[in-house]
Amino acid sequence: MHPLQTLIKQFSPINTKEWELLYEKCTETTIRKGEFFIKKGRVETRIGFILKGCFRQFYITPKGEELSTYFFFEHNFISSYISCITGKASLITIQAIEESTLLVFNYTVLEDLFKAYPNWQLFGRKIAEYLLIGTEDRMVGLLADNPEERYRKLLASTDKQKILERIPQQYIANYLGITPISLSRIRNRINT
Amino acid sequence: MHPLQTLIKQFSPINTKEWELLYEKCTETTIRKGEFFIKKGRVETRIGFILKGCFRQFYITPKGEELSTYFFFEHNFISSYISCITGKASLITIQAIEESTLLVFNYTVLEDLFKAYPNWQLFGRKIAEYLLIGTEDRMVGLLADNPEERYRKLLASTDKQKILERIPQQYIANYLGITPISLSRIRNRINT
DNA sequence: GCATTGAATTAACAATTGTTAAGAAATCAC
DNA sequence: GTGATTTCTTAACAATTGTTAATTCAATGC
Repeated sequence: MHPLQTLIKQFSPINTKEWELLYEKCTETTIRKGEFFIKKGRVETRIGFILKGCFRQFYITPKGEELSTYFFFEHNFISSYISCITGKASLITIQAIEESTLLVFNYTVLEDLFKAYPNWQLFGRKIAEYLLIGTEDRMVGLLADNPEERYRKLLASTDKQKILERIPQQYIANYLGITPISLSRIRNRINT
Repeated sequence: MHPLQTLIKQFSPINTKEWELLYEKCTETTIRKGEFFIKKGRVETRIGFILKGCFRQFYITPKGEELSTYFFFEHNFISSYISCITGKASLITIQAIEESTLLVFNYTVLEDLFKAYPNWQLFGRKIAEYLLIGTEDRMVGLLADNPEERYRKLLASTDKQKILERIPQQYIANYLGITPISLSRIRNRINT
C-alpha cells in the first residue's frame, strides 16, 4: 500500500476508490536543501507528503528573527494548515533541511472530497483533532516544564534520533523555547 | 436568538430545526463556587455552555501541583474536548471560580448529529479548527515571548478585564507559565 | 466580632537564562 | 584542498526567575 494511503487510513476508513480520487491529483516534486515549500505572507493551499527528506517550520517574529516550531520527516504532511482553513496569508514558512521529495496536492481537492464523501469529511475532522491534541500537549509542556526538563523529554521521545541527527541545534533550541547558547549549556550539564 | 444558537451559527449554518435537535437535549444546571464540572481520570462526555459565571481548567502535574491553563466566561463552551474525541480518561479538571449556571448536553448527542447532518459535521470540523488556531497561537507566544511580554499581551487582550477582575493571580501566573511571585514582581515593575 | 485560613507582596539568596563576545569545530563553495 | 562561512561551544556579566520565608492584606467561617 502507498505510504500516503497508509497514513490516511489511520484517520478514516477511506476505500480504494476514494483514495484514488486524491492520488490522481498528486504530483511529485523535488526540493533542494534550503529551499522553501511554504512562504510567509502568501495564501498557501498546497499540501505536501514527505517521501524523502526533512523540513522545518518557522515563524518570523516582529524583530525579524526566525523561530522554529516544528520539524517534519518522512511520511508526514507539511502545509500551512491554518492558511488552508482560513484562506488567509500564511504566518509560517517551511524550509527543506535536506534535499527532499514530496507528493503534492491542493487543499481545494480535499475540500471537494469533504463535501462529497462522508469518509473524507471524517478525515478532515480527525486531522484537526489530531493536530489539536499534539499542540495542546506541546503547550502544556511549555507551561509545566523548565528548559532542561523539556530537553530531557525530547531525549526520551520517539523522534529523538531523527531530530538530534538531522536538525541543527539552533533550531532545536527555538523548538524548546530557549537560546542556542542555553541549550549548549544544558547539554554540557547533562552529559557530564 | 438563544446565545448558544448564536455561538453555533458562527461555526456552521445550522438551521432552526437542526438547532432544536440539540436544544431539546440540553438541561440547565447550577454549580457552586469551587465545585467541579470535569474531573481528571474520568471519561467525560458532557459539554457545558456557560450562561453565567466562570471556570478555570487545570492539569495536575506529576508533582501534584495544579497548573491552570484556560479560563472560561459567559457564552463559551467547557468540556474535556480531548476526552470526548478520544474516549479516554480526562487529563484536565474544570472548576467553577464563581457560582455558575450551565446548559449541559452530551457529546454523544453531537456525534449522532455529525453522522446525520452535514451542517453539524461541518460544525465539528470548524470547532476543532478553531481550537487548534487558538492553541497554536498560545504555543507560539510561549516560545517567542518572555514572561513580561506575555503579561503585557494579556493586558492588551480583549479578555483583559474579565481575567484580571475575576481570576485569582496565582492562576493567571500558571497561565503565563511563571510562579505567582514572579508575576507579582512583573506587575510591580510595570506599574512603577 | 474574632480567629483562622488563604492570597498577594516583599525580601534575600541561589540557580538559570539572556546577552555580548571570542574561539573552536564543522560545513560549504570554489 | 583551501579559504570562507556558518555553527557550536565557552566565558563573563547582567537580568530574570525560582525558592524559601516573613509580612501584609483580604476573605471566610464560627
